[in-house]
Amino acid sequence: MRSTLNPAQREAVEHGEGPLLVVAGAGSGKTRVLTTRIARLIEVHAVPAQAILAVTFTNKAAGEMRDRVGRQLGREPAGMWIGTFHGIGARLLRIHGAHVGRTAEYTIYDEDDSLAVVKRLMGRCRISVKEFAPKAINSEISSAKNALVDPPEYQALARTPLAKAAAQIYNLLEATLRGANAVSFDDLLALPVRILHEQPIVREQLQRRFRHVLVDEYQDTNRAQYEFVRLIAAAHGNLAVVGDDDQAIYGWRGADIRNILDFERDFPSARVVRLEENYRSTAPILSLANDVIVRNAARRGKTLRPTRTGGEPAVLLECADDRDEAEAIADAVQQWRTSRGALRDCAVLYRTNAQSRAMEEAMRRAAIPYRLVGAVRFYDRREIKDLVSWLRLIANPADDEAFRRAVGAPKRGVGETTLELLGLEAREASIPLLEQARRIDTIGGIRPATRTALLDLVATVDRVRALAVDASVDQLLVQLITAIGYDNALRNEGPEGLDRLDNVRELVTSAAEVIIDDGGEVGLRPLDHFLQRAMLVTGLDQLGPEADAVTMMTVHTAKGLEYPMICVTGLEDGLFPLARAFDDPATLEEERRLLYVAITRAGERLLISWAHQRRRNGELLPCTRSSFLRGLDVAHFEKRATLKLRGSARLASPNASLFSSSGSGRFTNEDRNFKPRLPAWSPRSSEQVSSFIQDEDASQDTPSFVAGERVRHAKFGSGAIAEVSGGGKDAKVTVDFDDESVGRKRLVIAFAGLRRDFD
DNA sequence: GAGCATATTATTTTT
DNA sequence: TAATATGCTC
Repeated sequence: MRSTLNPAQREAVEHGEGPLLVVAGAGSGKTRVLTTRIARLIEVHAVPAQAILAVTFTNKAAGEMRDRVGRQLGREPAGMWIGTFHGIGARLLRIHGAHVGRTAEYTIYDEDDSLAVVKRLMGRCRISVKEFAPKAINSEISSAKNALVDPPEYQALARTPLAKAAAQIYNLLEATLRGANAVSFDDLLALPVRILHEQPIVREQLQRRFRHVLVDEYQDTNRAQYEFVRLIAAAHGNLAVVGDDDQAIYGWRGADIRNILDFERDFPSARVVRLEENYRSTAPILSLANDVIVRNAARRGKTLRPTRTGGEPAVLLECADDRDEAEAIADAVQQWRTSRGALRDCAVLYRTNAQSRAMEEAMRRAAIPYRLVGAVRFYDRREIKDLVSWLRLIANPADDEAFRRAVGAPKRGVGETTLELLGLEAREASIPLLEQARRIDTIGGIRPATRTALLDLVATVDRVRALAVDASVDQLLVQLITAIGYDNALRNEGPEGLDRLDNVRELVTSAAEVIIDDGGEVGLRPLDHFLQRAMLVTGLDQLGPEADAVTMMTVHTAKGLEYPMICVTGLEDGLFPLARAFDDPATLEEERRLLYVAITRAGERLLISWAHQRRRNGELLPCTRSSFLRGLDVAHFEKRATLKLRGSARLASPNASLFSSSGSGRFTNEDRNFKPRLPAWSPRSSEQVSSFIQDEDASQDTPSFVAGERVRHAKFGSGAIAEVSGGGKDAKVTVDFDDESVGRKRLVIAFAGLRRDFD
């Protein structure tokens, strides 16, 4: 890492008070600018750490930033608030939730919970789920919240039948959430903004406290996030935002690219600094990226300048079908491994998660360890959701969605009919389901066994809740699991149940490692901290650098990351860009930015692939090359075709390396003198498949930490690995931390967020 | 009330 | 294709 800043970086770092916009191109060192700026504020300008509020897009980015600031400072920036908008919103709600009818013990409804409520409310309003998809209604409401439109206003604006239906549900949903002392995901942004708007005392208090606000990925902020930042920074104007309009890829989630395009209009005294020097990618890769993005109209306009010299051209790979594509990429990765080294330096990116399957199979066949990011979160597994629901109910007895799930985990003879009855009575009495269950005897027509089961549940919640005041979450979990017999229920499910039991063990272990966050403004129970984290972690946050494995993820997930070798797959019209983007130029530009993001992740080697046929929705569809690849300067890439597409080895020798610069197998004049025959898709012979089958555990998340290695933990600091145990998702390490007050700790790799310590 | 078989229908991206 | 929804049986 360079030790000095370039002039533009220095300008951004040394800018004193007042609004600052850093337009930071991909790979231009923006994280460095942010962390150095924070460290400098603290060190040079004597700004107390607790006066700093820094917002990032992911928890992972937040953790890294805190780490780096700490390293530059030589100490923890104690009291500094750093996190995602959602995380920070959640924290503010713990403190100030009373203004919107929530207590400090409120729980967070995930997407499934919200959807379930919407469905139930639709039933109650006699709105047909056939006519309006609950998902559509839910997403209407979600958009409204992100745009800070409240139910009355939404109702007034509703024109379409869908919007009118949604308006009705929106209104009821708010009451339901409040009654459950719960908030939806979007509320984590919308409610804090409402409080800031309506409560001058709170607003002024926060303005006084956070004298410097810094925002990363500003181009992806939506209305609520914009307003949040604006309200806090309004008093002093010490707002530093960093972003890149060319990397705005969250329009579908309500992000408004105008936030960054109009920054100077919103903050007329703003200083604007542009970082256009790229330290990540070689010149050919950067040129290709520029070729792509220059075709967009809605942009500030900038051209990244390479600082790296040399570099090989990118490869544009033409494949027969998705399977062929996956195998070719596995080959390319293999080749990288033999010629250059680490698998952890490679990433495969795709537009949609559905594409991961073919890639996984190919990697498995080629015995290449891989790591899939984002597809299935740990907390989304059935057994984990079951137990988390119990914990939610224990934390917040009004959490009706948690009650509904807990009541069937494990099965205890309480079904739809009973719940229906219970729900009806509870609504009548305006009490939570759990309270209604406590008074089950006031309801007739329920079987004795069901009564007992419900009262049993209530007793368990009461008992564990009493412990929750000061017990650690793992203790609570152990108590709970025994009380409800969850372990035995899983054991009775057979082999799959035993796997699930392993996950439960992992949950318990990870619960033992909950660290109470700093700040200390609210005396929260460990349980509340644990649940908040559980609801807000993403797949990306669980990604550690542990394994020497190829990383596979969507382009969205890859935002902010970099890899020496990147494969971007599925460059076909209808997939990348997605079909629906063709209707709307703005959406199409967003898709193009997405490709730009993908390309600019690459440091040294870039492979872009497309296939003539692809299985989608169970159907084999013919595909054509993405229009995004049209008009690119041929000097910046080379065209290749897979063996399968070439059929016989007529055009190139079979052993021609994908990346050899000898030019064999290179096509300069595509499509004209090259007419691929479309080979019928043929499955591999079964013997070929079976010979590649490998241990499943070895395929994902294989820890490559070894004893003796130095690692870094966000809270415990640096240490040395004493022992590695377990495999796959259960892999654990024992670490001797340098800090003697911390000492030896056993950590689950998937949760610990360990980083290799390079210092 | 729960489990199983069949039918249906959807796929964009994520805090 | 695969996940989910519905309907049917015990």
